[in-house]
Amino acid sequence: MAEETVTGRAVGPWATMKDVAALAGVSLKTVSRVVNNEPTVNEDLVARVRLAATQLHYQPNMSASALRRLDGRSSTIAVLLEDLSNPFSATIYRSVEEVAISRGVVVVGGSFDEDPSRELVLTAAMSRHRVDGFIIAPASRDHGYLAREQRAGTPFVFVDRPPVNLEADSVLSDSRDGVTRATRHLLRFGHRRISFLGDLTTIYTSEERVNGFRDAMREANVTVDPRLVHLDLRTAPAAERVVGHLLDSADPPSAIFAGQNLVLMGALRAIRSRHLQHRVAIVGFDDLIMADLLEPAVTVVAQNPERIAREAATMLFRRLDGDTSPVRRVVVESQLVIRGSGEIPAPGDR
Amino acid sequence: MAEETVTGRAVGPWATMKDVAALAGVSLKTVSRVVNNEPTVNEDLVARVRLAATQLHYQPNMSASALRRLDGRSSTIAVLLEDLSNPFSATIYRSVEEVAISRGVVVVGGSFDEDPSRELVLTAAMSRHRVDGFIIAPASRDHGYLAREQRAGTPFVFVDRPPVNLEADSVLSDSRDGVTRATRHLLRFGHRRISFLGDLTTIYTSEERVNGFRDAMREANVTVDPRLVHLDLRTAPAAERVVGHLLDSADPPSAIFAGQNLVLMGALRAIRSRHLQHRVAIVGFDDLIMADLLEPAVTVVAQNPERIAREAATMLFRRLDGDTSPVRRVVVESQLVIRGSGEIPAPGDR
DNA sequence: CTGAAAGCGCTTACAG
DNA sequence: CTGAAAGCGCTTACAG
Repeated sequence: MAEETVTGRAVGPWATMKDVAALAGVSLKTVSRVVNNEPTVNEDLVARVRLAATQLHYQPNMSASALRRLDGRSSTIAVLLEDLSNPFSATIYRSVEEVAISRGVVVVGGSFDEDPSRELVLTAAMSRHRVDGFIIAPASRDHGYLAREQRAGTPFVFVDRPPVNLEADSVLSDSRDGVTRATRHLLRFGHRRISFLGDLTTIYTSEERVNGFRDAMREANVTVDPRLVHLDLRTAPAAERVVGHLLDSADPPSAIFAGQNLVLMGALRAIRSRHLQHRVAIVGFDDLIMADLLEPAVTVVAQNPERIAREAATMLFRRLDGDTSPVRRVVVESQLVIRGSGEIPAPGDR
Repeated sequence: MAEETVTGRAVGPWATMKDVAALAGVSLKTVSRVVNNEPTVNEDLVARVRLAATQLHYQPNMSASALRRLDGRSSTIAVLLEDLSNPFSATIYRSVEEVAISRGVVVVGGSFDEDPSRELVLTAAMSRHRVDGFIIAPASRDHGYLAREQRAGTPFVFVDRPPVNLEADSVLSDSRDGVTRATRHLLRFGHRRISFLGDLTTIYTSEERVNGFRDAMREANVTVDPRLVHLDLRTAPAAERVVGHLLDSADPPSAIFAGQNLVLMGALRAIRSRHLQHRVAIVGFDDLIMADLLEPAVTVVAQNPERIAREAATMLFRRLDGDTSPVRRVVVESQLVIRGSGEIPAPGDR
């Protein structure tokens, strides 16, 4: 056993190939062949080695084998997202895990919290661990610094946000179109004073969502009142405050588009505390787990995180399997889920 | 650079210590000293090595250093939970990540989905990766198989569920007490026909929750009608069906305790579709993100996943730092959050 | 303070 | 089909 070696190191009872070889009465190389299921080994020896391995509870040391192996693969991938405790990131992580586990690959996760310096720290840490590939929703807006590692053979698949200054695969939602369709929906119910509430403008998807809103308004020849557009909203309380002011103002919006989950929740609270839930229309981006239980139920533009993750994981593993075809950009459709809150007509149309 | 070595292997431009040493004109050992911040190196050499490392974008290979180092530490821990896409697991993962990142440790995650065989597969995979420690919410009910690895020096901290046939640290919610307090709360509002809906009886916490319910009923000398107790409910639709039957029956419950998140959602749907939300009291276990926005808002027994995770991570790292004190079992208090749905009085008391 | 040699657990490359 | 030697990138143990 390892703890009896000459160096006297006390790493505990991890049996090594050497230990298994000694017990089975074969060479270390034969153990290696059996462990790696090489077909050329005599079946008697295979049986003896397997027995010895079982008796010693042998578990191969993957880092050691990765170190020596030509491909250097660690059977580890990194999934780095905005915040693994939020439902969107968590669902992506879990869905990637599902694809990874079926290939015996383990997933190490990380959250950027929209902090580009944390992105640098975490990607560097993953590099030191020599992960085989990355699925990443970056916080920064310049990803050129990853080019070296990419050239070294580590594939990157971007999710939710496109790569900038880097040629890499990506899987994105059709945020802009989704918001355009939702805004048209509100316009169809007679709304003209529509308020748009958005997340940090530094985030690619936030930008896309405001743009989608502006697209639909322009298309309908409705002027956007700048007082109704509020960006860089990150928390529910912040959104609640802003929406409260809007609703209490002389010329309030008749409809609201909430560009993000927490913002939607804050807006709903402001509306509810004023008992306006049946008078002011609201549509949110990203589905909420209990949206159907509210009164009225909440209409949303739902993304498809499971599908985004599955596409991304499939692309990543295809690259790891040697696919060298040109970079792809996959767009996953978002869907307007009509539930009631978005179908309240404008005052003039009632 | 690595790709120019004699073996001709094409692992890409990962610079090695040898490369840095050559560029800096020092020995490999000196590079090792600088990389590991050993204080005994001449400052001129330090500067030269750092410059060379920067020029080559050198990133140390952690698996290689772990392989040789006496402690064998990989700077990786495993966080294995029920399902990383559910809010409880996701919050635990994220909070552990926070503690880990501050120590330069990377977190690999996994979901068991209540499948004991998946637990075996994932823990074995983590062993092959030689993770330094485990934070685990097991699916199985016998953890003796982990004893060997534990003796090898890998610490285990159990969360949400206690270790069985294994001496290990654990951090648990006071589920049983929490449910007892919530049931007393319903009893205080005059309820006698209280329905209990629970998750898989194989899960430790599910068992605790029913027990907590029975404790409170016994204490109040109220006989539990077995027709009102439904266990092994896993999904919202299943719970919706069961609660529908109960509400439509001749002698329906006046109050419901939902022992789990999805079950709570199903129960709420059944109640709402019958317009009984202001007549039938309901309390759930685990907080819901929008519980305050429902009508009436939902009273719950809230756990504290952030605190559970922080305690667990702190204990794990303390063990990794050499703490050999006796095994500890930490209990984190759950809290009854009163919002309205649990304060609807029984018919006789109205 | 600096470095040459040995070795961590494994796979490669080669010989028999 | 089987094995002895070399080496992956690094740290240890030792010498100067």
